[in-house]
Amino acid sequence: MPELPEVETVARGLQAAVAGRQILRVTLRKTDFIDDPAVIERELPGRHIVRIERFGKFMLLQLASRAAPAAPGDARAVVAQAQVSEALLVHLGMTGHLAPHLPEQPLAKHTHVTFALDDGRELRYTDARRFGRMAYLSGPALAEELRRFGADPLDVGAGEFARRIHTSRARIKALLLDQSVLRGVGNIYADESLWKARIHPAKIGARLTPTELASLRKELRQILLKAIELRGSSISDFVDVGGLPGDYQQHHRVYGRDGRACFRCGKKIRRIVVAGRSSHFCPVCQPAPRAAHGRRGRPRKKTKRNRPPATSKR
DNA sequence: CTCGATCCCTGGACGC
DNA sequence: TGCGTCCAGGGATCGA
Repeated sequence: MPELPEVETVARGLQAAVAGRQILRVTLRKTDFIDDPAVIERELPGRHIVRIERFGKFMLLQLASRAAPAAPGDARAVVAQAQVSEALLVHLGMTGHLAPHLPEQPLAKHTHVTFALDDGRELRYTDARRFGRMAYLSGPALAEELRRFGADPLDVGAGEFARRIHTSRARIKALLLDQSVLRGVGNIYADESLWKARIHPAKIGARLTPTELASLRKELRQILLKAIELRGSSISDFVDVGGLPGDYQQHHRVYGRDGRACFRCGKKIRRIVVAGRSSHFCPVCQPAPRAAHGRRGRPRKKTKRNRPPATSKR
């Protein structure tokens, strides 16, 4: 499932493969994941793709204004005068793929969008589950959309990270997954970084100690960088632009390992539901927070010891 | 403000 | 082999 490292991998691949190309035609099939299909059909043809970069779990295909047509194929000229206030946002959801193909290659199943490029190739979007999203945005609407998202976990400073986490009563797992707090973290890297930093996923953000905050920021960043280096995790069907799977799944320490031995202490990894998501953790290395839900401001006296938070119901 | 529940969607795993 | 059922999960939304 594409999270920050996987999206970064795809964005880099696309940058190398299709930056500077012009979109000649757009073909839409299923469109229920597109904000406004008519806008895509109207605005994209004729546009040059200036640059592709990641923004959280989105890819931004920055487009040159139509008013600035460069010599065909001359990416430099396009880039030079680009205003980059127009972009195609692509979210891969769970199963999205965006990659160039030769036109004679048969259409993969669930191919919903095809962009015909000026070099004869086709940039195709496939997405079996259609949990992804595609939108063309420009000007203030683009800026407003991007403002909804929090800090990039690779860039965020210690102070801002601490402020975003420490001022919240929500559980740390929920905060890590909240794209308005940090952009780009998903279930895998949330669990992996919490394990590395020895923090229980149900711990309240405001209760993290300064040491824990510092550790979490550092470990999250290092895990994401390592995962980018290995081109992401391929646990279901993730592959990069060239069809190559990532390797980071071999480095997972807790994700998908419930019942198996903790790499640090040997205890069995557990899986609980936090913030509606399965959360994998070591009950020894990541001790449960004490009586997390303070009932009506009464002093909690007889906290047993390790009261695991309600595990889930159904 | 934060929570859980629900929906979206399909493929894969599993049980019989 | 072939069903039926459950589950995964990012994000939006709604009511508690």
